[in-house]
Amino acid sequence: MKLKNTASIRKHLVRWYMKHHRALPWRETRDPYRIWVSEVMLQQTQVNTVIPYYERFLKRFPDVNALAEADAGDVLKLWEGLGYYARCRNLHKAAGQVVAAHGGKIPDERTRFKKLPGVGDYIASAVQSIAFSHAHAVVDGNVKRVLARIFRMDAPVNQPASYPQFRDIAATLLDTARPGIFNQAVMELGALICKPKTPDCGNCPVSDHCGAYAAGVTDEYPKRVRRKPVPVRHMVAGIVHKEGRMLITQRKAEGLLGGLWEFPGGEVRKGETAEAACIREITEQTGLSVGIVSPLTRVRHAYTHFKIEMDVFHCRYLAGDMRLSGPDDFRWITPDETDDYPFPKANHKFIRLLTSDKGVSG
DNA sequence: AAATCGGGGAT
DNA sequence: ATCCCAGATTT
Repeated sequence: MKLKNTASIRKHLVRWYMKHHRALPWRETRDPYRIWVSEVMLQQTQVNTVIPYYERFLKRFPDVNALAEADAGDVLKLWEGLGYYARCRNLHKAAGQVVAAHGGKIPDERTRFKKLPGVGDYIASAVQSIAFSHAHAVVDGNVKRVLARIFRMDAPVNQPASYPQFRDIAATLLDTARPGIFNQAVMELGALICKPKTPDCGNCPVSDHCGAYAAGVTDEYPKRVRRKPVPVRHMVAGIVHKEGRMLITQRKAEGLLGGLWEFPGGEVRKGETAEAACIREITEQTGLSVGIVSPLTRVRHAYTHFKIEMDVFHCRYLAGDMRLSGPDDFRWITPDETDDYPFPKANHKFIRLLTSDKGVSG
């Protein structure tokens, strides 16, 4: 790999970072545990979204031992709303492994650290470079965009086949004398200057070395392949009332929204009414006989690969004993107890309507 | 290689 | 609406 002006690019990036970087909570420490938690939370999640979660999480679980000893449900409740809940499950599991297999000390060697669940190429390099000053280059969305513009790379940033190219160029460009600062500098440039749309090239410390800028084609980089439109699914959920309480079920630990609690329901089949689907799904999953009382609302929500339109009904328990099929667990709760369980955002969109005076008795 | 996995911010 | 985000894991 032969790149031009690498020394000058490094120097200008680091100098710019020293002067212009944002003060962020995880930049006030070299504690590998805190760096690690921040990187997990920041995965596919913007800085401003993470900050309050990060502060709460570190206050509650200040070190890896505290996290390892914590109840998985308590950890998930702190993660509620942040999304990608497998990150939470993996981080908790990994903390247990650090305590059990590494004496509570986070491995300061990339290969061993990367064996932990949820630690991939990016997080391994980020933690090892920022916390331990080990010379590993990170490749995230910011890095790919910055490199694509500087070097006019035509490899689509959202194709796995492009990854080795970005990885190798990032490794070549890395400032091995201060890898943590350099990695953060490239990412910070991507976040503040080399933005996806309308990059602020007038304030860019490396515009003199940018191939896309020189050619006046920054808006053509990075290259990207379009992904297909997402389908819309028609879903239902039921608030099953019984003796002043409501039924919630816990989703299976794996898969979409794993481990979260929800008001039971499912997908409406072709040719089926929402009401019939609501009764059918609840009966299938719980064995209970229920009836529709009244419609509550319709909520819309977008996931990465599909959207949902969900009809929500007040239902009444009619008969039967609980025989769970699908969910991992269930509870009969009062309206104020919804605060004690982590729910998906789609549920929160109607939970706020469940004040104690709007329910039905029976 | 493609699909899965959330939710919010920016445009 | 669409893209994007300090990606990892499974299929």
